[in-house]
Amino acid sequence: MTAKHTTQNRNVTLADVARLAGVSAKTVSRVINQSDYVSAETRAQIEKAIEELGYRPNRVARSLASNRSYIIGLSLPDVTNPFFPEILRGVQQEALQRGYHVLTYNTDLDMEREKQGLALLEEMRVDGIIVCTMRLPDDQLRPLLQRHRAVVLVNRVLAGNEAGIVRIDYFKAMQQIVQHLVDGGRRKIGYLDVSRSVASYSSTERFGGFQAAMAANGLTVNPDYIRRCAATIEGSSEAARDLLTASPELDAIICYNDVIAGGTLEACAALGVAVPDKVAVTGFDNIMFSSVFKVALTTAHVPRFELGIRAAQMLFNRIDGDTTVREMLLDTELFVRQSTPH
Amino acid sequence: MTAKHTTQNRNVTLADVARLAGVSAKTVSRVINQSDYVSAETRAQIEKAIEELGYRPNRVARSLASNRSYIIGLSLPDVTNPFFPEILRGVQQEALQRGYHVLTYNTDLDMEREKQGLALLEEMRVDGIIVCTMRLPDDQLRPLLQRHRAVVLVNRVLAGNEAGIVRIDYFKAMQQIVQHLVDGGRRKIGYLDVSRSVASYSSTERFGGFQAAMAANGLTVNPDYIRRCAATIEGSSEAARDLLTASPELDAIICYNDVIAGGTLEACAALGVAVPDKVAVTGFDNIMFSSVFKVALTTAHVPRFELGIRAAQMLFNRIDGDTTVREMLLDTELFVRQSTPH
DNA sequence: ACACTCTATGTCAGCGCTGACATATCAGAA
DNA sequence: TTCTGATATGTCAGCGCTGACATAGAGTGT
Repeated sequence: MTAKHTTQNRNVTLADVARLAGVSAKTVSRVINQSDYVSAETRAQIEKAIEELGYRPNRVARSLASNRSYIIGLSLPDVTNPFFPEILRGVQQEALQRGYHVLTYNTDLDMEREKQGLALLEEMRVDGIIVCTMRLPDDQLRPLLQRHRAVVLVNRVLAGNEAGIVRIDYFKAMQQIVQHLVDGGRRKIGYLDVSRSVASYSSTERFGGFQAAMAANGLTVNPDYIRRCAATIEGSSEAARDLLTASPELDAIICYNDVIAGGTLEACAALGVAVPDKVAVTGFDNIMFSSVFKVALTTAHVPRFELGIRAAQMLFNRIDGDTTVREMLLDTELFVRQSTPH
Repeated sequence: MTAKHTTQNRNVTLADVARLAGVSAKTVSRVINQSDYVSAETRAQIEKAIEELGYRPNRVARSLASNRSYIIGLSLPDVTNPFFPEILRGVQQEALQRGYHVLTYNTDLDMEREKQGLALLEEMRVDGIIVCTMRLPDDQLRPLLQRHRAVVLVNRVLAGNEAGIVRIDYFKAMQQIVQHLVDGGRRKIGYLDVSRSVASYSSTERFGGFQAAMAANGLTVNPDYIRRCAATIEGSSEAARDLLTASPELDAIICYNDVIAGGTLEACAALGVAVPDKVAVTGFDNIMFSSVFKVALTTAHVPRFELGIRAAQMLFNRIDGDTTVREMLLDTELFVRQSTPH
């Protein structure tokens, strides 16, 4: 018969278990940590007592005493953006395999919240953090990171070796997109960028790749062909409408990401602009829905799940004191669908 | 000149601050907790010391000593599903306003992980949890919840008052959808459900509403018109293809959610089935992308952000010992777009 | 028989903080 | 003047656990 542990087992402690099992607290500790030698009988005894009392170790106390939490923090800018949840899944898979748990903090694209999040994670004394944070400038980010035991940055560069870095080669990916469009005969290429208060790695790299590839093909980047908008369907739809109305001669629009491309496709549909016959549209990221947009979207697939796994691996190395690997660069893959000529 | 706190301030403690400020540790504690009386001078003194040493309170110790963490846990089944991140945002907004932080645990639709998550949150002694958990059966869920100080369940019912409940009236929403289709002249209505190992609140309510509305309109639910699939674009696309091939006479397909509707629209496009002329398609949830699907989707808008806010409010009431409100029911709104006749 | 190692368990301080309680000063009320 | 209550600060145990260290029996090799 299992004991009935209804309400009042909140305060069952190691000592209670020890008392019931007739051993010292330390021995119980050994059992729950599976460290050190414990005889089979004693272990059984203790496990019985744990079960009977409905005991659950107190991580808070454990963490305080041992200075180890076996929890890593993950700071995400915007869970609402389908880009990030996949990263979380990768991180989590790797973490669970190593006996760690992942706690996620959502900063909602707010600089203050980013700071708060890093501070909270520090105050919680997590063993390490993975940060996907674009807003905070270097000089504000660095001191916050230094206070952590181990840090990995995702898609962001930072001089020095305080943090490991895992990033995607956005520059090359965007070059590929441009090349694909040029190969398809497009010349008047617009660019729908994300609005940015602070330049982020993603936006600068992607735009940089665009510029470089245009130049390499002898094409000029017409400032009139460039617009910025919020990374939402509504925002991008409006911006695309604007752009297409102002410059009806455009034969391609490159979008910063798939969400913006979604809005752009919607604008094209509303204006009766044929995609890709009149205007080609490209996205970036390859989110789950990009294949079921109005027109199936050509986009750069970003290996987000793997990104998460790599980031976690790097973090665990750093937690274990191995900081030899500073940086890791992952490649994208161009997914050609119906929104571009091929 | 601000002090340079580079590497070794990890171990700055209350006592260090107290020493530097020439006061007792308790007084410093009073300052950082903003509780009790502290004279303006002393406070200034202490704040200076805190700044100088780069002190940051240790939540772990705080939590252990006070038995309060000012952190609430949020258990989500699948952050990858655009349904959930919005809930998180609502919860977080409410929590931050009250000086709490939110830590998210993703269970990846896995029962074991759900248990692990609830256990972790318990071991961390969070002040309360909000659970969006469908897999765990009542008898397994209940004992896990009882161990928590305060619990709110989202879109799940559970007898008793151990947990507050915030849910959406899915039943009614689905009735509205059916009625809308029937009013539009559709009679041969299929249903693409999510596969379910265990019946969840969402799937039973939605399907129940479907059945009820069909009956109310004197229509029979043809078992051949019902399919189940994974809630992914690929899975639903395949299932829809199957369904449409097997039963070409269908004039409407109701989908469990927007993701499945996305796959269905894709299948229709691939098979050359006109939407909505030949077949009407409906979704559920109104995720961000449902308006830019192949055909703009008619769907039931679920107020997810508000759901998060309400759940958090209820949780804080319960944390404060007020469990009078047991349940809260929110309504949806039908968004009619191009995928149905109107 | 002796030294040594492996196994098994216990003792105790202390991680960094706060709660309960004590103490002290000072302004205004009685 | 004495009492009262608000203000301001300190003392100290202890939250639940683990790390460092101690202890002791049993097996092993010589």
